[in-house]
Amino acid sequence: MDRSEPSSTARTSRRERLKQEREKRILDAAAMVFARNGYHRTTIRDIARQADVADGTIYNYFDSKFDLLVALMAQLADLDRMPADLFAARDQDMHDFVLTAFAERMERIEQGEEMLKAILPQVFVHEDLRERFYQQYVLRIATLLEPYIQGQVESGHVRPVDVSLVTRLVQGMFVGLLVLRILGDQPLRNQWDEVPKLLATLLLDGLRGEGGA
Amino acid sequence: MDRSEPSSTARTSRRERLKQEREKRILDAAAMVFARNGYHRTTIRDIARQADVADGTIYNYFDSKFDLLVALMAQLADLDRMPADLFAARDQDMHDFVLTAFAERMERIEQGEEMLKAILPQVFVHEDLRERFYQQYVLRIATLLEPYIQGQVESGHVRPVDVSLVTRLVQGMFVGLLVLRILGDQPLRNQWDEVPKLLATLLLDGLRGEGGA
Amino acid sequence: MDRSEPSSTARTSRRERLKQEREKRILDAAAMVFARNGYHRTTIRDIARQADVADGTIYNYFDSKFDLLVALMAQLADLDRMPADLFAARDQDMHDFVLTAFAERMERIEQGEEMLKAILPQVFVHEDLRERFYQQYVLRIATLLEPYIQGQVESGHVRPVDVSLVTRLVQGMFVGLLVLRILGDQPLRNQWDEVPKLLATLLLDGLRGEGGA
Amino acid sequence: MDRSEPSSTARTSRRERLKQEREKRILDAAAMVFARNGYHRTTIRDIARQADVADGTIYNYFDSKFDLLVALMAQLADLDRMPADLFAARDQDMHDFVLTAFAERMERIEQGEEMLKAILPQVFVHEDLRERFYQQYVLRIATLLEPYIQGQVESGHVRPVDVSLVTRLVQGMFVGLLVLRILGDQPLRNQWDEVPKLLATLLLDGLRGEGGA
DNA sequence: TATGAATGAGGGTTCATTCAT
DNA sequence: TATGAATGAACCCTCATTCAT
Repeated sequence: MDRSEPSSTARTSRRERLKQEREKRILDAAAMVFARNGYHRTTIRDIARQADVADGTIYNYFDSKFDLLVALMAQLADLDRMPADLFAARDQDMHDFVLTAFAERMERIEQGEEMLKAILPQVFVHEDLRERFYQQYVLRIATLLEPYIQGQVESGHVRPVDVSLVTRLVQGMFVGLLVLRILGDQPLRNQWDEVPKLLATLLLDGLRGEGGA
Repeated sequence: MDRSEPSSTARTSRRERLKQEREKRILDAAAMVFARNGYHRTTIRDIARQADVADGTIYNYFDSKFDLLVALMAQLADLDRMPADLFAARDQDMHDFVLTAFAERMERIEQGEEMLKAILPQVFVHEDLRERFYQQYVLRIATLLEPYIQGQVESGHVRPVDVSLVTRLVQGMFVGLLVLRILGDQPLRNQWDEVPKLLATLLLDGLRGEGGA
Repeated sequence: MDRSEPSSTARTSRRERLKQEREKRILDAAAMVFARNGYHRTTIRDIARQADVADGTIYNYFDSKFDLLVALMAQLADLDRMPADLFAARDQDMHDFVLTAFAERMERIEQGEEMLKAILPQVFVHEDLRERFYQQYVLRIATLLEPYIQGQVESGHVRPVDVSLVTRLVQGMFVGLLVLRILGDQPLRNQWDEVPKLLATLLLDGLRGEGGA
Repeated sequence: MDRSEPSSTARTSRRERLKQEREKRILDAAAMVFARNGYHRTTIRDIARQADVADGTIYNYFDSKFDLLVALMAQLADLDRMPADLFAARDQDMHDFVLTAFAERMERIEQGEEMLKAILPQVFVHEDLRERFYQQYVLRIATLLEPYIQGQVESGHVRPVDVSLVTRLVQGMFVGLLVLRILGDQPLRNQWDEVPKLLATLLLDGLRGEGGA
């Protein structure tokens, strides 16, 4: 489609594209080296080398080293947008929906692992990042999940639990699994794909056998 | 022979005590400022001022700034030792035991929050710390929990689940709750004490009402 | 292809030249302040100020303060390369050759005095430097001198002395004169140019008058 | 002999002796570690450990770290006092006297090697030490040697050379041999005892065989 | 007098950022 | 716009010296 555009526009857009590509290259490089060595042990030069640009060039795209983190977080937010079809599935059977939602979540975590590893340590330390992360990673799904569970409670499919707290626990679970992954827990990593099913079972039906205690 | 030299012994022990107090003061100061500002944004001078000692004094007690982190982690490990009476409670009713264990766990997290906040960001970044943290914070309880659940499975009180994975999930849950706490989640913080009960319920009986499926 | 881009080449080479000049300026500054105040009493800031650059700039050219010493030693080695025409003179009359060689040596010492003063104290202290200095300053001339004297012994122009030891003594003499110079011996400094002749006389003919004892 | 002294005096003198012993122990320790690691790389603690005293104790005997160097130099001066019997030998045959004097000199160097190694690097760097060393190590013998050679010139046993300069050269030779020794020259070290004879021969009779030119 | 912990000034080095080319 | 050298503030750590015990 670009082919049909006038040359001047094309040239501009090519430049534009080059710029965006370069920006992405820098950001990817930052994610990689941050994830590998941590934010503080990473120098601008490390990133520049990895992105194959000069040190100074990075400052044509990002205001500061910290700004790279913020940009990574934004990129993560993009990746992390809850897909529309999940909304649509809300009316399915509860178990199916929960399973789908969990599986989707686990996959996101897996995909974003590197970025998360790059960002997370700084999240604990930096007020601004912490707030963003909390809003985006914790609250976003909470606001989806909470009304859903609330509805299930009201319709009697679920015990009359403290919905807000349950939501926190589910959130916490995913955060915890992410952390365990980053910490290198091998068993978890190996069985990552089986987690959603087990999780759904536990959440909905508990550990005790159907016959119950 | 020391008995005949009470003064010398006394003097020695007073010095010894002074030294230990000072070491503790430094460590506490480190925990506080690390937790407040993060490891890298904390200078040795910050710690020294907080502990009300000279910069150099810190190096009479710790080899390096990093060594302070390691010492904090060791202190956390001490705090975190699983109490003997918990072992004793294993033969109780499952729900009671789980509840007790979870409550104990939550309390530990609460107590150690500052230290954890000081340590955690570096845990992600530093190989050595990561390993220690994983061994001590993740595996330690797993090795307690896993055989317990295994036993319950074998005795038929619990579904035939993947015990190792369930253990991971429980672990992950606590780690996640810790992280949420550190991230400043207010609802969770407010209802912290109610978490164990809810958690036990969910884990054992699931969300679905007893009428269930 | 470069031929068509004179400006680029020129620009590159100008930069290159600037860099080399700056490196030399730093090295000269280091030699000066090391010589004046000694290695340890000299700070990087002293050198930077003397070279009129920022502290950090020095580290764009040298890895460490110690590396400056090593570079100085290398520069000394360059200065100290035995000139080819001296080799050519080996077939002259022995007295003439020795005189020429000594004179050349004395001049080198004079030229390199500042660098030697900067380096020497550390040579005694630092294994690596000691080895380099020994190889370059002691052995280099020994390997030139020794076969020469050996030849003279064999041809009967010289007594059957222990050639290796004589070489050492001659070496030691130059080192000693250097040290005396550095120590500030004024009489020696004043008559520096007359040393080669006297030295040649002593070495070849001894103190005793021609009639001998 | 102390045995016959009254107890009070004896006690005092015992204390005195203890003090002197301790001072000597400290000084020896300083010489050893300075020689091994250099002045700057040696810490007061190193010396204290080697002397088996506490850090602070050293300051009861010496004003400063630098003062230890000065004391070492004084000790060297003691060792280095030209023995009276050498004076007596001045009327011997010239060759015998020179040989004796040289041998005595070489032995002094050998004995004082460690102290010299400890002191020398700082001599180049520190004005005060340099002056002391020059006076004591260079001029002292010069003032002995110079009139002697002068006398030999006047009595016709020696060519009409520049006596002052010859003296310097002889001085320089010993300094140079010391430096070569410290630099670790093995051949020289192995044949150290043969140096005086060779040196005397060279100085008096030159390299050329008796048949001469 | 001996001890050894406390002190804090000092210095080598790093690295985010700037800017001339 | 890209480059990469220059900058200099910042910081960890050392260690000579002091001093309370």
